[in-house]
Amino acid sequence: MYKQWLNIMLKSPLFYGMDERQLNIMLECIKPRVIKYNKDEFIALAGSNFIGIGIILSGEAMVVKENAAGNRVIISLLKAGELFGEMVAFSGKGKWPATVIAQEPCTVIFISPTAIVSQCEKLCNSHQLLIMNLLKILSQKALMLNRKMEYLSIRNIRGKISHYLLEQYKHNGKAMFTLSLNRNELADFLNIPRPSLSREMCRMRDEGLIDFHRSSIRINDLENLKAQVDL
Amino acid sequence: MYKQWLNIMLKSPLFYGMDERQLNIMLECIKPRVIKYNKDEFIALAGSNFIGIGIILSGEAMVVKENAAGNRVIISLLKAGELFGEMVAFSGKGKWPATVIAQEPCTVIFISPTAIVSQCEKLCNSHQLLIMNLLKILSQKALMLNRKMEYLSIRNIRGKISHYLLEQYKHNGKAMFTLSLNRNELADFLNIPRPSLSREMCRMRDEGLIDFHRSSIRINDLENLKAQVDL
DNA sequence: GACAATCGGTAACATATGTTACAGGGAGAG
DNA sequence: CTCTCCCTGTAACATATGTTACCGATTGTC
Repeated sequence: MYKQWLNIMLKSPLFYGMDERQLNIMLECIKPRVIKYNKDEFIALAGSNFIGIGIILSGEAMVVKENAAGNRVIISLLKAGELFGEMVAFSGKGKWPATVIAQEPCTVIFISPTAIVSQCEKLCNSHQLLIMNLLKILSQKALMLNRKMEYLSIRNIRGKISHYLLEQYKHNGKAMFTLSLNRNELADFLNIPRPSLSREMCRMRDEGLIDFHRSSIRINDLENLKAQVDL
Repeated sequence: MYKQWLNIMLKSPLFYGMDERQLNIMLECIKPRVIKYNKDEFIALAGSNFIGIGIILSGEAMVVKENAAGNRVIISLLKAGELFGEMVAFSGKGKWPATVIAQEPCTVIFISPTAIVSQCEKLCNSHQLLIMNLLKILSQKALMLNRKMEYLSIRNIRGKISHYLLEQYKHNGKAMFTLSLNRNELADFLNIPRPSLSREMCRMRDEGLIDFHRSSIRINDLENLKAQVDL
């Protein structure tokens, strides 16, 4: 039943570090459900009962959420091997927080949270690995959200730019480096309009803080640049 | 050794659902370290080696973080019973992401992450509960961050207010309800200055969207209010 | 009741930011 | 080369928001 999907599952971070044999034993132990969906079918419906952490085995699905205004907003796209529902699984809420819709025919495997934490009778030690992986996935998600928050909670544009450049500087270790995002992408990431980004960067150049041409950047006045970040 | 702290630990969400006896067995099993600190001592230093999830047993501590500019920013205050380091414990990073400083003499217990996931020999079933609790804590943290992000990524003040009111409305089910935050707190939560909040709320009242007096609110024009949220 | 402390509303002003439209310059295609 | 297209920078303008300061209302305390 699970055989044909083993390779895809092994690529999921949930089963990271396992080999085929271990995964097989594991699956025998927790007996997850595999369900097929047609295009445009609901894989999960926001507000309805949560049935387990999902992994897309084949096909592609879209995660959408209704905001307070009732508009559907696309949260992300899920491809084969990707995970959903991991945040809500252990939160104590029993409902899906968002809707997942099949973009094409999909196969999805659902793993019930209780199966993950309960001692399996055979005491497979992959079980322990599974829990470790899950903890790691959740931790990293939280840390990632934390980093995004840092940018969003800086109120002024100059602060955001400075924060970003300093982070890149730390990462590269040199005063001169190349941005991996173009202006459009950077503006999106910082959640500001592109012309505002350009304008502010030029002002910063005029003031001697930085120098740039296209995507190559040099930090001229490190100390002053740091002073621009002020939450 | 742990006896005098049992009551405080039982209040921690990490040990939620356990009784004194269970906790005791648990502690014998994972043997956490208890360390005392003087006022102003570092309990954890950002960048240094992570030693375990911490619980404040007595005293009060401050979590601070250096932002890109090198300024120290207060993240939160920790009181007795509260937890820190739970996000980084299983993330794969081995370093503290922030600094924790004792504000007064403190006692802290550190629980090593490996002790949590490893099968204890005595197979205590509180162990399973501990893991469940940890998963719950991390999930809720991620969901909370997610919710905050929703607010922060709305660009205009009116959108933030509308989003918040609609969320409260959903929660209460009635068009008229009471806010649990005062203006100052609400402004902080939405990351805007208080006078700007007041001003915008009054404009919304003038336009007939809402009515309010102090902390009691009535939604007059639900449809229009929804139209105000636009990400 | 008198007082202080806190909270919320208001106004006036400065300024940062959003918006729109356009122009120059590099890069790739033919 | 020459012609596009796309990425940037630039400008002008409207407007949302930040800032500061003050005032009245409410609440709690003595």
